[in-house]
Amino acid sequence: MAELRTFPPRSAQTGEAMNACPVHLLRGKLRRASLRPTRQRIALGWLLFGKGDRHVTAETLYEEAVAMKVPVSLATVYNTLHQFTQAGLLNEIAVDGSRTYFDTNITPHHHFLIEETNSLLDIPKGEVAVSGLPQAPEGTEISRVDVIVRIKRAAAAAR
Amino acid sequence: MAELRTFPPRSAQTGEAMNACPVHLLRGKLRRASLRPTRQRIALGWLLFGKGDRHVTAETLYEEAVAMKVPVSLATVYNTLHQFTQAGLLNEIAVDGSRTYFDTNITPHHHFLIEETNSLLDIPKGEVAVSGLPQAPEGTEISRVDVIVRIKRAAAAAR
DNA sequence: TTACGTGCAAATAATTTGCAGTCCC
DNA sequence: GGGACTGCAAATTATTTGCACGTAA
Repeated sequence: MAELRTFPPRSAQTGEAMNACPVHLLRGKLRRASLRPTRQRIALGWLLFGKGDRHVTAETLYEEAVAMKVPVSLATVYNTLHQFTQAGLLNEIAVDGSRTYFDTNITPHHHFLIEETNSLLDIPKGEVAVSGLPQAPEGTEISRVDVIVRIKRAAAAAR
Repeated sequence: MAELRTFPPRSAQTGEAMNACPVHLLRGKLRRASLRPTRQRIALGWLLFGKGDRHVTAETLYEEAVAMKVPVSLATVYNTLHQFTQAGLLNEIAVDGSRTYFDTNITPHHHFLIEETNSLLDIPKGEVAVSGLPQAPEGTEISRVDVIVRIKRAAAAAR
C-alpha cells in the first residue's frame, strides 16, 4: 500500500519549497551527523522517526522496509542502525541475550519488557526513580543506568 | 595446578564420613532440583558455587573447567547453565546483545557493567532503590526488575 | 538394565565483513 | 570524478540440536 513514493519526491530532493517537510528535517539531521542523506538512510529514518517513539530490532525494521517497498538490504539496516546509534539518534538496549533493540527515544527513560511477546514498552518518564546509586569505582563514571521491568502474565489467581 | 582431583574423592562418592563436605551439599542441591549429580554437574557446580558470588558466561566457565582439567564439553556447559537456571540455582542476566551472563547470586540485587572489560559487578544490596514503579498492565505482573549501571572510564578531566 | 547425561559435530540465529558496483557532492 | 554507501554472499560468534555412547540409580 503505502509506498516509498510517499517519501522523497524526486523533485524535492533539490530542495524546492518544502522547508518544513519531515524529509527535509531528516536530511538535516543526517547531515549534522555527517551521514550522507542517502535514499536508504532517509527511508529508514522515516520509518524510525516518523511515528513517535519506537523500539525496533534490525530484523523488524528490515521487514517494515521491505513491506514499504523500500529497497534496502539487511546488512544496510544493521549498518544504518549502528551509524544512527553512534550519531546519538538512537539508543541501543539489551534485554535478552539474543536480539539487540534500538530505541528512538533518546531521553533518559526506562522500559517494560513484556516477556510473553518479547516486546518493549517505555515507562513514562518520572514514574521510576533510582536512588542510592553507589559511587562508581575510582577513575570511572556512570555512563548510563538501565532499568528493565520484566512483565509476565499474572499467575492465574484462584478465584 | 589445582586439579579436579581436589573434588569428588572417588571414595567419598559412596557417601562415607563427609556430611559437611561441600560436594555433599552440592549433590543434595542437585537432587532437590531433580538433576542427577553427574561428574560434570558437580564440577561445574563446584566452580560456580564454591567461591562466593560470581558472574560467568558459558565461555568463561568452560575455560575455567578446562583449566581445572575438568572433562566437559562446551555444549554441556550450556546445558548445565540452563538447567541450573531453570532450577533456580542461577540467574540469567542480559547486559549486551551478544553474550549471556549467569549470576550465582540469586537474591534480588543489581549490577554495574564495566563497559571497558564487559564485566559485571554486584551492587551491594540496599544501596540502590527503585521507586515509583508503575502498575503493570492489566492481567500482568512484574516478574523481575533489573538495574544495570554502566560504568565507563572517567573522561580525563582537565586539571 | 534403562533412562538420563554427555560429547561431538553439524545446524541455527544474529550480526559482521569483504568487495564490486552505485550514488551523492 | 572520487570517495562514501550499498548489496550480496561469505564469514563470525554465540548458542542449540541430533544422535551414538557412557553412566547413575
